[in-house]
Amino acid sequence: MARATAQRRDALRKTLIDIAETRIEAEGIGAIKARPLAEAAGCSVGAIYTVFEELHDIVIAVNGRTFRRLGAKVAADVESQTLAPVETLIALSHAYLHFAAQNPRSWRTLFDVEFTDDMEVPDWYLEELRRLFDFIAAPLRALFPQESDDQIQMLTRGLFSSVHGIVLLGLERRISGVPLERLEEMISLILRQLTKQTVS
Amino acid sequence: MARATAQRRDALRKTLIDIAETRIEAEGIGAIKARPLAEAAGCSVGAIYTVFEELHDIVIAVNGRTFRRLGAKVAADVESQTLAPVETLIALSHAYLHFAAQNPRSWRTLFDVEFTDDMEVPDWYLEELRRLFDFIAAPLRALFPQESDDQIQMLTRGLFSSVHGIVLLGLERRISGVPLERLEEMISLILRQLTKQTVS
DNA sequence: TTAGGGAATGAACGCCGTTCAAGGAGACAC
DNA sequence: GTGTCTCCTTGAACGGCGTTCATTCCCTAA
Repeated sequence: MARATAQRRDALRKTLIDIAETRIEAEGIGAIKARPLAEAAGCSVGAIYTVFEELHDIVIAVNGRTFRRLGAKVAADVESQTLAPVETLIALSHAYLHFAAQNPRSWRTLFDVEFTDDMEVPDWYLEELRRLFDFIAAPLRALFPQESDDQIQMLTRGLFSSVHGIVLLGLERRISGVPLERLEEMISLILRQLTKQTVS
Repeated sequence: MARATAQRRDALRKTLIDIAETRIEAEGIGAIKARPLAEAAGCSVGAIYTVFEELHDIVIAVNGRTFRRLGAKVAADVESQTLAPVETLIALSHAYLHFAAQNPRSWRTLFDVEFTDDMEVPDWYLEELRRLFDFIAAPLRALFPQESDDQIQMLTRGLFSSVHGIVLLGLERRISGVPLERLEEMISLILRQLTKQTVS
């Protein structure tokens, strides 16, 4: 019986995450409400709290899925071809841009959960982030073999943050309406400039 | 009488924005609640809705102030000294970083209001953004006199977005705890690299 | 003094996340 | 079959939210 209960709970958990995933992409994080979610899942409101501590944890679970999808997409786009280091970096960034553009609400939700001081960052987040960083660090090491690990790490994070910033402000149209192709160009321009070898 | 009423409304408006500004910096956007705000301002809940359409508009008004403070700070830091173009860009970015670090919650709130399709972006936002862009474009034009205006604009926006991304992810510690000095270094590193002249 | 009218009020409304007393379902003994 | 014990599920209820609007208040002018 204990077994049956656990299975039922797991099934409910999955159902709820499935529904939340669909709704987040369709309407954004604001669409995650206890009562509609319960109705869609065919359970009571209280049942939600038997498989999640807070409603918010469902969003975090969806974010886990989104982040993994992002990692897989980036990996697929880059590993499918062998490119020069700079082109690899550009391909990585374009993959990131396209994922964000194709899953705007899910992607936005990734950054809607604040990491406060008391709660520790989830493991899946750190792991997936490391995976993304590794994708970036490899071409950088090939480009700058003379630089220290520390410097490479700094460049990796700086580069990731830069591309993230371009995608973020670009897609939110905070910088006036820049079409997707222009964002691609912008990323390419910045990355080529960032990876130039000789000193001014 | 009509005059007296208008004055009272303006005073209330200012009081509410003052209180909201303090609370946003102290506790974040979540601290903006109708009832506590009314009590602090010494007015009724209903009175808020005589000077603002929605509660959210108070946050937008505070954002206007924050954005202007940011512009003033950046201008002050850069205009106080004459620097080489690259150093100007670095100084601009460091001013941006420091403003964000010193006013983390107000700065965060700046980006918590979504710009949806139907509502148009406020004028003060576009104007202040243009001001920031002009600060960046000038040194870029000095550095790359041969580039077209279009290219300079692209670089300007790309560069702004990049620095914004570094500040954002750095301060939110999404990228593990990077201290402020390391963020300064990261920005300098990225900007020097971004402004190198010769081609790889 | 009082009648009229625009402005301020705060109880009330509908919605939210979350809880927990109450009821239900299943296992076992007799 | 029936009673009992245990564990699980349920949804009404709670406190708090933004927002509204019937009511009250107050000032002006006759």
